[in-house]
Amino acid sequence: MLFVSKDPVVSRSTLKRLPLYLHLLEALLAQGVECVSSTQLAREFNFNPTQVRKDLEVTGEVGKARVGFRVAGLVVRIRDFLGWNSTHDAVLVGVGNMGKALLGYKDFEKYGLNIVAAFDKDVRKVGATTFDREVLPLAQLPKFIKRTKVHIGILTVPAREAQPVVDLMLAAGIKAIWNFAPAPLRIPAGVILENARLTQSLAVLTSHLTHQN
Amino acid sequence: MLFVSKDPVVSRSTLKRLPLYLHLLEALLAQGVECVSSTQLAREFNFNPTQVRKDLEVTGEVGKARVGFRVAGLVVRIRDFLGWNSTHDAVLVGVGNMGKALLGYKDFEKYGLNIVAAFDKDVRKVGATTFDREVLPLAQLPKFIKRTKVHIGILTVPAREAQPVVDLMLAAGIKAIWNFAPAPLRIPAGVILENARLTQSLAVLTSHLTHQN
DNA sequence: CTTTTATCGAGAAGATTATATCGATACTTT
DNA sequence: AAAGTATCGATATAATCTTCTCGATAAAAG
Repeated sequence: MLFVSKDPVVSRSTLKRLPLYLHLLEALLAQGVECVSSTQLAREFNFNPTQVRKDLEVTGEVGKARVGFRVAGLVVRIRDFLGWNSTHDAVLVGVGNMGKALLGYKDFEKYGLNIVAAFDKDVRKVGATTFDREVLPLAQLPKFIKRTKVHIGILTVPAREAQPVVDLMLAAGIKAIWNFAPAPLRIPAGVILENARLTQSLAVLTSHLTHQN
Repeated sequence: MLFVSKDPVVSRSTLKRLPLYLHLLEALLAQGVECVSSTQLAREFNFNPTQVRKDLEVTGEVGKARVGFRVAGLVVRIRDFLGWNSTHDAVLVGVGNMGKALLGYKDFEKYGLNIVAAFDKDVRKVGATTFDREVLPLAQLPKFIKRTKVHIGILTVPAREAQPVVDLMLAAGIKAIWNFAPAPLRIPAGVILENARLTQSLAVLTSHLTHQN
């Protein structure tokens, strides 16, 4: 259950289900529930119990026959596995609506994400503070990344500006990019790209609506 | 290439790639490019050409050997397939940071999404206008949905309020839910649920960062 | 006009992901 | 204490998704 260099043995599908389990498990923990079985978890999400066990296996937590898994143990293990027990600093570029929404999202600290600075190329936005963070001019981005050794870049700029900003980030040493811009990005192997593009999500919705008459 | 009742023969993966192709194709169209091959498209995204052809097949557009696909044809067909050439009205509940960001997202009209009203349970938010839309009290949601026959509900409320709001929406006849709340939702079969939960996306990012030492 | 080449679509093969089966185990019930 | 049962982990099977192969075809080159 390890990542072997560039080849993650844990599938993206599993990775996306882990936070779902975690949220539920934290609620159970708060209620004082001590153990939970894969059967119960599966029922909550309409998953298959075997799938749940396979997913949880990656965390290293082992269950007991006829009893299930320790809720507290799972919570810690999942959070550890996802890296949510340590802090990940990030810079955000593009203080538009989406950028502001992310800057204002308090819960990120629960997931170890710490947006340390925001940048914008629009001089009118620079200088103002948005949710306790000063907005810096884009020109200062490379220096800032190098100085603070921040690893994550959050991209909330319009489509046409996405690639140039990414290139700045990459040159300065960013290791992972969380992309909210509706643009395909070119990034070298080794850098992690996670797209959170609304249009992809929307496509699933509208196409289903369209085709069910 | 049809949806047969509850069983979509087009995979979610394909559905999520179609908007990527579309964005690029629209750029090509603007540049006056007439034809494009699966090979070229594949190179742009680091996909496999066969996969691109399989994806495009669902739209009904057929290519020509040695030539490729008509860009203009693909653009129309993909947009048709995704339902982005018609208008889908939606209501949004939860005028927090994320809700405001979505209300302010101008590009939705390009995708046929039209947020007709916003609701919030916080009386202090009610009455104000956010991006040209008045914020209405949550109590009016059911009546509004029934009267306007809106099909899509966008959920941008805190986790604990998610399920109750969903229940209101379902009772009033909502057919599809776009969920941004970090909560697992219980919805009956037949209703479309698309999760756009930030934490799932974040999990992929932070876990990769964590496990690559 | 013939050969070469790039690309298509269809179908086969391969890889990945999800589900089913089953012996072992730990708790409950009788 | 023995029998019954729910659940585990391991392994096998099934389903899905991706990639490869190949004959057909349309344009370009010779």
